[in-house]
Amino acid sequence: MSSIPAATVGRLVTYLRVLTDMEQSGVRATSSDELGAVAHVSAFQVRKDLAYFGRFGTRGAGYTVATLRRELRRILGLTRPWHVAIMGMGRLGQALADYPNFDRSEFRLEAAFDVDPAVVGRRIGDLTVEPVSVLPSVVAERDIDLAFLTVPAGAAQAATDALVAAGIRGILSFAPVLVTAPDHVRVEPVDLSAGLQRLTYYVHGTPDTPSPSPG
Amino acid sequence: MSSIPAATVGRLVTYLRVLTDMEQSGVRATSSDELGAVAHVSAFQVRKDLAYFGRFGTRGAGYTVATLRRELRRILGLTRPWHVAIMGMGRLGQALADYPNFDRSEFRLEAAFDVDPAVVGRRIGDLTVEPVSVLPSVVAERDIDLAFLTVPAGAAQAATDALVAAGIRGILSFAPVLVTAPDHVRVEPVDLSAGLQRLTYYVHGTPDTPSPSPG
DNA sequence: TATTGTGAACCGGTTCACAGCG
DNA sequence: CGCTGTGAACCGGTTCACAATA
Repeated sequence: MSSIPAATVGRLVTYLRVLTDMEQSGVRATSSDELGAVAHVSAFQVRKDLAYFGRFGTRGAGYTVATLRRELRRILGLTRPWHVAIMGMGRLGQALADYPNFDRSEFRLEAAFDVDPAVVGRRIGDLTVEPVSVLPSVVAERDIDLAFLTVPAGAAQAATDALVAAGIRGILSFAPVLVTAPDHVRVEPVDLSAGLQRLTYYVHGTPDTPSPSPG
Repeated sequence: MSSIPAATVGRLVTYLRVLTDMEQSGVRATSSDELGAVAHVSAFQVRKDLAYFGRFGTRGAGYTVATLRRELRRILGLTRPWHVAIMGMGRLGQALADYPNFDRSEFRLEAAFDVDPAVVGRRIGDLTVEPVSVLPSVVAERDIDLAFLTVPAGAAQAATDALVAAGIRGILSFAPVLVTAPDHVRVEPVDLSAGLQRLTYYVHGTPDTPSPSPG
C-alpha cells in the first residue's frame, strides 16, 4: 500500500467538494453509494479510495458528512493556511490576484512578482508587484509555500528554477510548456492549451463518423 | 484497439509541443528515444502511443519532425479552425478574451456571453459581450463548436445546459464544480482549485516525515 | 438488515523483448 | 546495423464478492 494512485488523489478532491456541498445543504449523513453517484464514481471506488487512508464510516450506517469532510481536508493538507506567491503578473496573474474565492480558502496570496520594471510597483488586489530580485528573501520572510506560475512559455523554465532556488515547495503551473523541477518540488499543471487540444481530439470527426471513443 | 487511453491523448499533446519546439529550432529528424527523453516518457511508450494511430516513422532512421508533427495535428483535430465562445465574462473570461496566444492558433474567439446586463454590450478584446438570450442563434450563425465555461460555481450547470441546448460540441470548464453534459458533448476540466488541492496533498507533511509518495 | 472495509479476480495500460525492415 | 512497430508479459488500478459489524 506504499503509494497512492494519482487518480485517487484527484477523486478525493471531488469527494471533498461533494461533501462540502452536502454540508452546506444541511445533509448530515451519506453513503458510498450516494457519494459515488454524485461524484460519478462507483461505490466500490469510493470505499477503496478511502481505505487507503483509514476507516471513516460506520458499517450499516454510512458516513457522517462533517466527519468525512474533516478527514479529507486533513488528508489533502487543507487544515493549515498556505502562503502563495504569483510569478508573472500578466493578464492571467492579475486575474488570479483578485480572484475573490481565495479569501474564503486556506490559500493566502502573499506576494506577486514580475521581471518587467513597468509592472513592478503596481498594486493589484491588495498586493504590490515586486521584482524577482527579492524573490528569495520574500519567500523566506513570508514563509511562502506555493507559487502560481503565470509567465510566458519562454520564461517558464527560468522562473521555475528561480522559484525552486528560493525554496518554494509546490508550483501550480499555467505555462503551456513542460517545466522540470527537482523531486522535492511538486509541479501540478493547469494547462489551458493542453486541455483545449485534448478537447478537439474528442470532439473532432464528422457527426456521421462517430468521434474517437472517449477514455 | 477500440478505445484510446485518455493518458495517451494527453501525451500526444505533449509530443506535439516537443515537435513544434524542435521544428522552430530547425531540428529535422528525431527518434522515439529523444522524443521520450524530452517529454519525460519512455521510448516504448512513445512508440506504443503512436502505434494506436498508424506508422509514422522509418525503421532504422526514426521520425521526420515535420511529418510526425503534421500527423499529430491531424490526429488531435487541429487542422481546421475551431470557433470558440466564452460563457461568463468575469475576470477569468476577460483574461481569456484578450489572451494574445489565440491569434496564432486554430482557435478563433467568436463570441462572449454574460447574464449580467451591466456587462452586456461592453467590448473586451475585439468581442462585444452579448446576452445569453441570443446564445442559440449566435452559435448556429457563427458555427461555434467549443465554449470556455467561466461562470461562478453556482451558475455552472445551468450555463452548461444552455451551451448544450445551443449545440456546442465541447466545453473547456474552468468551474470549480462537476458539471454534467450528455455523451455527445465533451467536457474537459481545467480546474484551478482542484489542482491547488492536489498540490497541497503532495506537498504537505513535515520535511522530516517525507511527503506522501508522488504518483 | 444495511452498509462498510477488504482480499481476490479482473482488466487495461505500461513495459518489455524482439521481429520487421529501411 | 539501428530504430521502429508490436505481440506478450507484467503490473497496478478497478471491480467485485463477501466477510465484518453497527
